[in-house]
Amino acid sequence: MDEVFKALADASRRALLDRLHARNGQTLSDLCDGLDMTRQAVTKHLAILEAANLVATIRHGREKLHYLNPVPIHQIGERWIKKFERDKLAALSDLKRRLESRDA
Amino acid sequence: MDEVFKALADASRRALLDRLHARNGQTLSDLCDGLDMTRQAVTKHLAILEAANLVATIRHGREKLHYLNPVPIHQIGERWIKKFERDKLAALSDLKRRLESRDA
DNA sequence: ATAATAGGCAACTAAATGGTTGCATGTCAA
DNA sequence: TTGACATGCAACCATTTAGTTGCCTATTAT
Repeated sequence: MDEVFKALADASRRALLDRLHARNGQTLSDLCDGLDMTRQAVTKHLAILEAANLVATIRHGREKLHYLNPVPIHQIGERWIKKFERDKLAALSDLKRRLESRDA
Repeated sequence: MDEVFKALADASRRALLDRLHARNGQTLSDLCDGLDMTRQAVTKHLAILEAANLVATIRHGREKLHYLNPVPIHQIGERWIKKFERDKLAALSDLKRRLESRDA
């Protein structure tokens, strides 16, 4: 879980996930295209995403195809976001009340 | 959004959010209690959480009370997680198919 | 066969990060 | 009013991170 959060913390990596979301199964060169980064930098980012299990790859000849794995993102939604969602309204009204009683 | 992701990337900060989720409105000293970190380290983490708008604070005499703001977490769920949720099943079966055709 | 293409590896750098220590300030209680 | 308590500020340090450059290897197409 920690690896996933860390992987998602970087905007370039989130952008890569977005690209894969738009078109799955891209090669490294595909993913580099138009980015203001060297191929090696992209490789590193993809390695981090792969280590976090957010991306799976298969070699196809000299090409490496990258596929999005949505499961870890889903898990973050399930185990983390929803927890804070549950009593969101309660927390918010509480927060509001406290902030307003600042001058009381 | 980037600040929120960065803030959530650290396990200590997520733990602080968990603590506030368990009991809202804690002081700095409260939050330090039992943690294996100096008070100053906790202060820094809280500052980052506050900058990301995940925590709101009010001074109450010499105490500083910390309140959880669930909105940014909710927004991540809305604008980010759900996007990948939508075609999760499609992506997964696609991924599975591709991985299996590895030897084809 | 050979040149071009796709990717991998390793060393290095600069900046960000997470943490520390030491001291200062503001507020409350005896 | 003075000591204790809650927090703030700043300098410093080690490690991690994001990125680079340079070179090497494997596969494909001519």
